[in-house]
Amino acid sequence: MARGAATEEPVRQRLLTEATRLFAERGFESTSVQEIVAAAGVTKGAMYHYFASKDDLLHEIYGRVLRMQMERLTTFADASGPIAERLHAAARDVVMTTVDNLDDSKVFFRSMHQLSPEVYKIVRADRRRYHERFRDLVIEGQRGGVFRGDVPAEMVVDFFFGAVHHLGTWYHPGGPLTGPEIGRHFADLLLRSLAPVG
Amino acid sequence: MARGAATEEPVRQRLLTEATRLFAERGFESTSVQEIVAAAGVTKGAMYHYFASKDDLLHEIYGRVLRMQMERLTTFADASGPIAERLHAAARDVVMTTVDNLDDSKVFFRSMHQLSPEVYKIVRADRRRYHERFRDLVIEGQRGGVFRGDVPAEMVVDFFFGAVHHLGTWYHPGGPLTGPEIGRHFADLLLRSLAPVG
Amino acid sequence: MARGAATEEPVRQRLLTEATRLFAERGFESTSVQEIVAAAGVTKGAMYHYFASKDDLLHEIYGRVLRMQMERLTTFADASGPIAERLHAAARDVVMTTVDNLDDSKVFFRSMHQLSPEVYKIVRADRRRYHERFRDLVIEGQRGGVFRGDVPAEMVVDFFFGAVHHLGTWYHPGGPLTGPEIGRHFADLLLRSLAPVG
Amino acid sequence: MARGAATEEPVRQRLLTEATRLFAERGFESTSVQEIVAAAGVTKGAMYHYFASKDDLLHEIYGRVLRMQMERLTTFADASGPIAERLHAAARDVVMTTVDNLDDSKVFFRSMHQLSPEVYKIVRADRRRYHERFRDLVIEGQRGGVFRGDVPAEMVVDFFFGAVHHLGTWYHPGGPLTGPEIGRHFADLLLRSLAPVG
DNA sequence: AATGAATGAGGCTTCATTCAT
DNA sequence: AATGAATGAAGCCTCATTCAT
Repeated sequence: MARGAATEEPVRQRLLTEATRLFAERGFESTSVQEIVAAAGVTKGAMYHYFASKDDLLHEIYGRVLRMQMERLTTFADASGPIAERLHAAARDVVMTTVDNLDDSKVFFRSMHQLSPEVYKIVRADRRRYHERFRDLVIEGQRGGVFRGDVPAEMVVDFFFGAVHHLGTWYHPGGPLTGPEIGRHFADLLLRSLAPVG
Repeated sequence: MARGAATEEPVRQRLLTEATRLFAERGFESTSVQEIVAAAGVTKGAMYHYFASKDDLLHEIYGRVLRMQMERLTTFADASGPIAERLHAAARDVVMTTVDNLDDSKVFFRSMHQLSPEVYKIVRADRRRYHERFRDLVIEGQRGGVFRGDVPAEMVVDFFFGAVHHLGTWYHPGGPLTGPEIGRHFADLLLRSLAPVG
Repeated sequence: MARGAATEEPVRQRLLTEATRLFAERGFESTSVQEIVAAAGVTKGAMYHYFASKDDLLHEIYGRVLRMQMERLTTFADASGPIAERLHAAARDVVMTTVDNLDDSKVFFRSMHQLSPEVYKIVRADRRRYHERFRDLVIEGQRGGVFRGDVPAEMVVDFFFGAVHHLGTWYHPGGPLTGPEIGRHFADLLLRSLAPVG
Repeated sequence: MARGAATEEPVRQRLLTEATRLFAERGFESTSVQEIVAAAGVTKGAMYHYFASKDDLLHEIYGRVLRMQMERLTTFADASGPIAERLHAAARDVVMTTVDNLDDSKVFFRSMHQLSPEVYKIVRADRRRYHERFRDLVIEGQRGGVFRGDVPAEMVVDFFFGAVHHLGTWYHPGGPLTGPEIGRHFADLLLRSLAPVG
């Protein structure tokens, strides 16, 4: 007997997708387990079969996002070519990826402090490694004299990612700018602000 | 006549202060009314005498922050002097003010979406007016040829305020940089990224 | 200095009137003291100056109604004339009075069981005396052979007053029947059902 | 397999029974959910598993009563036999049923106005249909010349059901009259008051 | 005669989670 | 792999009443 395609999609995946959407829409605390399972078309029992708790669901979402972002950054950072080009490409990519997965991004920055202390620590550590890899690109450029050296690299990264994280607040598909456009602009702004003094 | 200072402070003010601190620390949804009134040393009944609801408390916090920020921005924007200096001063000030009132800032960006739809609309509108005033400074500079014109002013503002809002995530008093230092750096980064070509 | 007429009306009276209206509209338990004082245009302190409690307010309403009904019944019952005429007149009058003071009637039968046990007892006793006076009219007619004797007088009174109390449920001013019309019909129905067997 | 009968009865049914008893005893507003679940021997969570709200509980009680009464009325009204006999039987039956389920009746007329506006409307509509079926019997008799025609049928029904609804106020099992006796008397009173002149 | 801030108890409801099946 | 009844703790809010002024 052939089953419907919708039902075919693994339950676990459906739960993650719907949870992400709902957490992005109304926040972790304001989303009930009941709403999640209803949206995924299963019962609570099913959810607790795949996930240890509501917290665990959030943890899994974080894991997925972190793995993907780190992978992409590594690809761009480890490529060949001038440092300015590599940083530009990496910056542009993280913006486009964020725009393409806006729900993930919203959940990430709105609900991070709802994680349990232990999980929170793990996520922070993963996130720090990501930031450090990005910062190293800035430092590389500063050492090579391609970027100005009178600004703390760490702070520049926080500055830039603040702008990236905030995309979820104002970007809407169908707005005046597309993801790639914003990506190019953001990368331009970053690179220009790092340009050495004339 | 004069009694203990802590007890002297009006109940309403004490409630606002403690609520801000707690919302910043653990989020709006994860803070119970019971915790707020306990921290303020009053009973629930007292809180509901001054505020219509937990939501209303949050709304009042927003009102206070918005009024203060708009006031300061207006002062810097309407001052005399070259546009680049005025924008630099305004940018520097908003960073310093944010750092000095980090709890306000944390609450603002973490809990905004927990407001009721009606109140949310009002706050968004207030916030938009603030952004527009800031954006007008950028446009003024672009028209005058002081800033490069090939980047959307609106987006630049979103870029910059993303960085500002994100301060609550990584800034800690006693860290390597002081508020004024970060303020100068952020303003520098903004101005440089707007510097005209060649 | 001439004060407004509305303000001129005694506070106590205004409180009773508004309380009656609100209790009739939404019931005793669902009406808050705050709503009553707001409707009367005074503050809680004023209410507690005139009445010992919310219960006391209800008690006063009952007292007023009971006194008036007993007075009117006595007038009709003690008049001269044939018993059938006196009962008819009394029955007609209680219907018209009920219709004219529908709020009083609604409060009476909807909120009686919200009185404190002690007050409840007093009201029941008063009410019983009223019923007994009415019942005595029926008995008088039965003894005189004017009314059929094969039906318990007590029950006839309960039967009739059930119909009267229920007026608040269906009667609306401006409906197909006026108060006097309903009064005549109800009295007719009562008298006919008591007519001796042909 | 068979355990204690009390525990055996389904939770949902037990909740309805106890709620009916308590609402009849002290009114809807004065009965707390805590009291209901305690009487039924379950927890609040269990109640909210079966009923959406305290209001919903009341609504279900109304539904049960309305369905039963309509069913019985239809049986008597649609039977064969002279109209006078059918009306007498229906009137007698509603009295006996009311006496047998006095709690239902008390709840019905004391707490109806505590329903939410939407549910209230539904219940009123159901109730109206019941009244109309009863009224049609009166009209049938009037058209056939068996009942006097100079009295509005609608009002007669309101008159009679006022008396029926009021039973909960004065009837007590073990009193001087039994349910069937009151049923016969009430039906007699109704039929006599409708007897044609001469 | 009247105010209004403050109390404290209690009300309805929501929710993550468990467990027998 | 999945159900769904049931739990129990906690959450937000309402309210009659008091009291210093």
